[in-house]
Amino acid sequence: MIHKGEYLRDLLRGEVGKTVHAHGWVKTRRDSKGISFIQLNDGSSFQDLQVVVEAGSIPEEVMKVTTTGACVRVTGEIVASPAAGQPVELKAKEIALYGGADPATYPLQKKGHTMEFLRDIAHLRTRSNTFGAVFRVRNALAHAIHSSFQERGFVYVHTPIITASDCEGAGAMFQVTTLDMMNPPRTDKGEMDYAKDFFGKPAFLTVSGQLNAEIFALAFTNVYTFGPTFRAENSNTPRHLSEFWMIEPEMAFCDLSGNMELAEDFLKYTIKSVMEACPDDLDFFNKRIDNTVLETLTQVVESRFEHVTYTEAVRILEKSGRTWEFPVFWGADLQSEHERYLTEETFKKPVIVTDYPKEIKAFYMRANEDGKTVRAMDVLAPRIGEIIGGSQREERYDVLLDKIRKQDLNEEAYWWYLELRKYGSAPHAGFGLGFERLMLYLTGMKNIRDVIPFPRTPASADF
RNA sequence: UCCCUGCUAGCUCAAUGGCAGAGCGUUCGGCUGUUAACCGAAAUGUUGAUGGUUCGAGUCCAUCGCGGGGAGCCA
Repeated sequence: MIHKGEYLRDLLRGEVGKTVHAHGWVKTRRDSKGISFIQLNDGSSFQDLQVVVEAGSIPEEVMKVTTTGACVRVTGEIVASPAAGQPVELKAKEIALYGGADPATYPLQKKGHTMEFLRDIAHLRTRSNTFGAVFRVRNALAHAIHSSFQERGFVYVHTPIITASDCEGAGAMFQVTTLDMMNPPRTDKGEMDYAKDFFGKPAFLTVSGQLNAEIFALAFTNVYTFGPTFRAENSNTPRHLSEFWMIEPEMAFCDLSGNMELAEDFLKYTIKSVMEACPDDLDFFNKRIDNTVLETLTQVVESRFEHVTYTEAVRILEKSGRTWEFPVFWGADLQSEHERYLTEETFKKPVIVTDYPKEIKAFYMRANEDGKTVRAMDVLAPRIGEIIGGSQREERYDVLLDKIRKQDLNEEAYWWYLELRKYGSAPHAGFGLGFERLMLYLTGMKNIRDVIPFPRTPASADF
């Protein structure tokens, strides 16, 4: 096992003259007359360790199998590099092969791969520059999310992945069953007899942990979830996954403005953390993927988010003089083209839109005094659109019950959600943030399938 | 799900309906320190699948499959 101090990241900072063992995968190799250069990487940093092999120092038969893609252990001395490009390099004394890689069939070369091709070799793309950077950033971001909440005293709550509560209402669900689909048990009426199913009733993969998180917020004050969620929507876009990770904080004694404050602080904190933890990786994204990434991130960290009510947003769009594919009028939901206009052209930074018409938002959102709008907020970001959706929750029992009845929802299914308002209710608020959406923002990557290790999308669940 | 678009060598892409091509990678050779190294040579093809039109189809038509962009749904 590799210990702290032995990763290539550490060897690159190590002292000259020290004899070390370097373990990793050969990224590329360049040969000259009397000397070979091997770029070795173990995933611990963007920077490769350059291994220098002087002619004759390593047996011919070993050099023959030390090719692109091979996994090796190199023993040698850390020396100051005489050439530009790296401060130190490893002068090889011995190379041991763990696993070879036939260069004739090894699919990764050092230039010119498309993301689509790399996605087809998800078992090897992890060794490429791009995906090394992506998944180091993903790790750093996950870490930053936890420390952001932990530092504020939030309690991490594990909401269920399988749910039978049938009231999450955030989109189409994947059903979970152990019934024999070829020959399911039937009731007298000929319907599926879910009493005989594993949980005794229909069960699904969760689409949101929010309702469960509210239970915890009304006992632990400030909580958050961070886990996988599932949507069985037939969405085929670069921004949607069937399985994705969501961050959902929920705060008691919090209103919409507290919610907005947390959303902004949270985004700034996590972005800043990743910028500090992964400077080399972000430099790479800025250089090769999207040359506006660093500028945008810096701007987000330093600027105040724009706040605008839905009503004001509609007015801005109406006055823009644009012709919209989807008409703008008070009461219509904002479309992609409208969101983009607000973030990319009007304000050129993240925008928080609040107080939407109640008709286009969920039943649990807190009604405003005007009788027309609810305390909802969407955080819109340039290039990727909606990144956060949240609201202050309706904490008044009678108002919530009334809404459930008016929207024709199954009152019984919400019995515990209603009881939270019956016993010790409190104003509370929260939001949901798509982890991979934030990854897109941080990396400048264009397709959400390329910021999750193993993407699941309609008709695709490989690896 | 809808609209547009693509599918040719391992990869990225060319090819008026008329001989299947290049760059990169690979292999071999050269080069005294390279950084997506450089120079020379060679090998590499069921043109996504199935039908159809045609003297002749990579090219035109139909259906299907897979990918990409946009939209809807949303995070």
